[in-house]
Amino acid sequence: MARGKIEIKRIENSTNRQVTYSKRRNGIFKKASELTVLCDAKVSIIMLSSTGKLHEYISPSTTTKQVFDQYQNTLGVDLWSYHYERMQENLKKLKDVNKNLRKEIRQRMGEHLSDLSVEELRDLQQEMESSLKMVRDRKYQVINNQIETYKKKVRNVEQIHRNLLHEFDARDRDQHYGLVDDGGDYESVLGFSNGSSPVFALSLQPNPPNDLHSGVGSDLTFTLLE
Amino acid sequence: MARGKIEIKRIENSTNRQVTYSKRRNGIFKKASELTVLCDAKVSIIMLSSTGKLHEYISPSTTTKQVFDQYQNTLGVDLWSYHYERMQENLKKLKDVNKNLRKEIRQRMGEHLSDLSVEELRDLQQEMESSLKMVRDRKYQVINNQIETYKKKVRNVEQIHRNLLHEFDARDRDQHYGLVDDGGDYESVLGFSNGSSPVFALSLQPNPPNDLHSGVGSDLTFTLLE
DNA sequence: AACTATTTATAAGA
DNA sequence: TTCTTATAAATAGTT
Repeated sequence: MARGKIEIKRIENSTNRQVTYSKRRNGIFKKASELTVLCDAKVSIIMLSSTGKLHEYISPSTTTKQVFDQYQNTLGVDLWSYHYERMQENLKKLKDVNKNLRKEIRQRMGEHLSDLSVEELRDLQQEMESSLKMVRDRKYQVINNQIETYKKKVRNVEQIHRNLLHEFDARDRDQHYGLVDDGGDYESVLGFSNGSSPVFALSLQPNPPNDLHSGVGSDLTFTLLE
Repeated sequence: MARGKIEIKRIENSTNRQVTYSKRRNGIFKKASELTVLCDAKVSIIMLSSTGKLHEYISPSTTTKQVFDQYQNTLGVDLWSYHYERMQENLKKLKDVNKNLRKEIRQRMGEHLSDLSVEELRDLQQEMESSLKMVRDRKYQVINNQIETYKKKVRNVEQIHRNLLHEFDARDRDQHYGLVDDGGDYESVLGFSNGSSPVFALSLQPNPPNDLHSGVGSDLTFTLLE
């Protein structure tokens, strides 16, 4: 448009293209700002250059989001309906799954049985009996594991106790020769962190110390005390 | 920019403003299309006039949505984050709920029991026993209902049978006086839609007709035949 | 980035 | 709205 007319087609020289892009971009933005003022309009321009750069013009009285919301309202389109619909579908599927899970669990909790036939009830009952057996078996397995662990600990303590009695007898005999100790060694042999427990109270206590008993329920206690 | 310079400020005359808007809008759109071709760029222009009308330019090689997605990616903003985030939250909640439901249901099916303590196993077992009892009770209730219904039907058929025998005897006596019937009345009295069943085969059949037996499982059959 | 010859856009009028 | 046209503004090619 100066120093010679140009054809409107892609400028092959990259540098020229860049320069022209920059000049004309400014020209358009200037025109847009003039239009904004002269005509009390709102203009949003987004430009993406061939080099991937982004330039934007937006009228001072508004924001890009506002213009875009207006655009969507006016044209009655929702440009994010793709995202939106996919998420909606996802939600619906999850809700269905949720509903079915709730139904199944309710039936397994003995509710909502009224629409089940005798065959379905019989199948459900059999499944639940087999599941119940698994739970019961697992419970006994856990209990047995804990009993075994406990027995080992008891045997261990009994062994320590015998050793102590043995040592005590030995010291008792030594005492006749004038040897006396402050008792600190007893605790270290037992390995108790609670140094205040009298060593020989162990065999007299009706209940084992707490740390040996943790994780075992009251129904187990009776078994353990036999 | 012709016939006199103008000041860049709002055009107070409404008609002039409209005309100028129209002219300059076309000018800008033309410039935009030239830029698109010359510089291989992508341009999106949205204009909102003071009268609320919307005009749009978009480079032929793209769409408004594409430009806008690019805009959001480049600037790192998400202008629909409001919708989006609310849906994301919703999805997450549902997924969590589903996860918990699945876990619970698996435990009730005798799986994934390894991280339950003895107390939890005991509670689960008790719950399942009570639920199982409800299922069992419900099953027997349904069975009993069906037995009652069946017994009523049987009593009904027996009554009809007795009536027929009675009537038959009466007719048998009548026959000595020359009265004969084609037997069609028997079927209508019984109310069977299947007219091919011989009326007197009823009391001899080991199994009841199918329509009286539907919905009752094989474990019920034995009870019914007692 | 600045210059400027020339093209293009457009304000005002019809 | 569109056409016309004098003139302002934009800008292609050059420095």
